Amino acid sequence: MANVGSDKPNIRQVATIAGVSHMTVSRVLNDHPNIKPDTKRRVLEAIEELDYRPNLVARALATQRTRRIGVIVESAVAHGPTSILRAVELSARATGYSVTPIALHEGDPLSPQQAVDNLVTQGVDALCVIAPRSSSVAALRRIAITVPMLVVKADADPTFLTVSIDQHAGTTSVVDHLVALGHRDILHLSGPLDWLDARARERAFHSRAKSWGIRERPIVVGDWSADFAYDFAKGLTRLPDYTAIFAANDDMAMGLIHGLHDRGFEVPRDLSVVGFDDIPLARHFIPPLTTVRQDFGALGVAVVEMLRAAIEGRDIPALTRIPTELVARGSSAAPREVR
Amino acid sequence: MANVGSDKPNIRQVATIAGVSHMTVSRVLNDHPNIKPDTKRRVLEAIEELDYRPNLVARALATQRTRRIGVIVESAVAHGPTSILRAVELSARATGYSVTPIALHEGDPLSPQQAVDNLVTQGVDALCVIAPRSSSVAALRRIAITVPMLVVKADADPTFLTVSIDQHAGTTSVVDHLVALGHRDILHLSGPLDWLDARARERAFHSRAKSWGIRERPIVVGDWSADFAYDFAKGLTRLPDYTAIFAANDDMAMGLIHGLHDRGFEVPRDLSVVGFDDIPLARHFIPPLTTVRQDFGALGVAVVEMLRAAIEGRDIPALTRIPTELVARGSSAAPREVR
DNA sequence: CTCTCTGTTGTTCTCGGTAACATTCACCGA
DNA sequence: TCGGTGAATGTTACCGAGAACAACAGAGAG
Repeated sequence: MANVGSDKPNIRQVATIAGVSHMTVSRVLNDHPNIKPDTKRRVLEAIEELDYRPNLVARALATQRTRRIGVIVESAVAHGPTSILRAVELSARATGYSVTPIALHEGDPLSPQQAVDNLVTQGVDALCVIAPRSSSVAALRRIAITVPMLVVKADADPTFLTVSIDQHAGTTSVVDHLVALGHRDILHLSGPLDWLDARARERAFHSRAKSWGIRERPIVVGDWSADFAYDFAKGLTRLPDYTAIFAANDDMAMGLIHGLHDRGFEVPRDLSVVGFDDIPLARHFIPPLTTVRQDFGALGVAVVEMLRAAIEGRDIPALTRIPTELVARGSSAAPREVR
Repeated sequence: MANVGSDKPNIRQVATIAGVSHMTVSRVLNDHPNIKPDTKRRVLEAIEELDYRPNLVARALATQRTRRIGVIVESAVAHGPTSILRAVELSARATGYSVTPIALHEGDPLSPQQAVDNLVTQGVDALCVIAPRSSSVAALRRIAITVPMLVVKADADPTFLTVSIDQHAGTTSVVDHLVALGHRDILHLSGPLDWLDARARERAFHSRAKSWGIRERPIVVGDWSADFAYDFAKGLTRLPDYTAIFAANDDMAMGLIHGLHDRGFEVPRDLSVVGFDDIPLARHFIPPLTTVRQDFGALGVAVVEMLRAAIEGRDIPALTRIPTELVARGSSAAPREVR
């Protein structure tokens, strides 16, 4: 703190005070071996005296490493992507990295390619794409990229590094839960099928439904929004054949419950509803929502770990699959009659 | 795209190809006047041919400007802060800046000072603090800072730049709305009073309640969470004196509605409930929630504008106050009896 | 006693831009 | 005709670090 008022000190000023060359200071900063303890002490004292901080921009230029990870978030409104971004930021910071996010909005002027470009030009060491659409992934697959790129998606991919939430297991647990309650006819209200997550949940739903031998019925494709789900439910003219609805996210589940309520149907008496995400409000829906919890924290850690391995040239860990957990609450119950 | 496979081109390679000095290329890149059109054309062709992008890290080192804004977000879970961060990122990007966020978590190892330190060391040109506690602001006030710092808070502040959501007007509109419906006894369920936003809403509530001459009653201090509000409502032993509750955010409003419901009270018949934030789900609560909408997009624009002015040494615009809008929905109605 | 070897430190160059100043040349008025 | 002026461009230094290589001392080996 002896330096108040003057310009930011640089490594050579530290060197002068410590009576060494700037390289010795650099070595101390980077924990090189073969520094005499006494020299190191003098350097550290000089650093202290000047309240010196290394200039990370200069270091980045010299090392060609910024220690920054670019994160592209599609659909940054939703709970999932937001939580993942936060988790990635947290775990990046814990390992000395920082994060530069770009949120792609609906009808954004920015294409995924431009977002990548933007971040690469800024010199990020690696890229992470959260909650992508398949069209984006296809676009990304085509662009030659000079930094490691990780996509958070359900399946492994030869083109990218991947970390995934186990959508399949999560969805399976939903179907199993409903079947165990006695449901034999379930409607799936999916997200837009261009979204990888929506597609993964839809596939897993069909596959599990089939293996239980329950009726195949067309899904309804939503848009992730509660509004859509509300309109759908409100538009029902009579109590449907199916006895349960599996919504691909909690927002739509909430819209469903609201729409069914306004239509005069009661959840779960007339119809069970299950969501996906376990947003903090899920347990305060009326009735509280049965849903699937995802461990975003673990996902953030896995993302950063994998990217660091790629950046630093270490062995890249195998595909990590983050587990999910079904949280059964009041919105699901036995069907009105067991057929 | 002629450059696939080789190393990234730099400004001198472009210069060689264009047959000029690297400074001429630099001038073209930065739109300097006094470049012969023909020269400019040749340079641009060379840039095209090599698919050259300026190295922003090197530029940052030379200019001492990173064109990055550090954003510190307290309580990154909530809808408001998250939306603000996104809005700031969007509007920063639109003007050639990027954003480095740091989310402070509950019981975070990182103090506000350390977060500032972290970002300043990374060389951000400016800092923005979102949704702070008063303790954080006090801490920030004490640290000498070398870059412009903006705090998103209700009141102007001599120490920082400020942009604010008009908490006062928002809260006033809530009280007026309830009074207009006939309510004369309103409970305020506030956020933790260490939070500036909570404090601002609480103050505005009291002030407006007083000016209407309605009964002064102690507030209940919550923690922003639906869980807390649920427990509070569930714990009511009988229908209270007050006829309406103004919750300081939508999450708590939702918890209230849920808790009242479980307690056997009906909203708005027995009690009106109003929130603050207008989260996307608010209109799908049962009943749909009366709440206050805030224009986060405008806030993001104002934040970036003000910070850019500060960074680039232009005149700093006056305190911007972002307007709010009451959205009346089904959770508020006339009280059970007008006393 | 000299020759490695190794631990320790210093010198110089580089990263890829921009700033500051220098140079060249054409054109203009005295 | 000559000096001044300004447009157009070049040369060199610099931002603040790290890499590569050089230098030098003392220890142990032959």
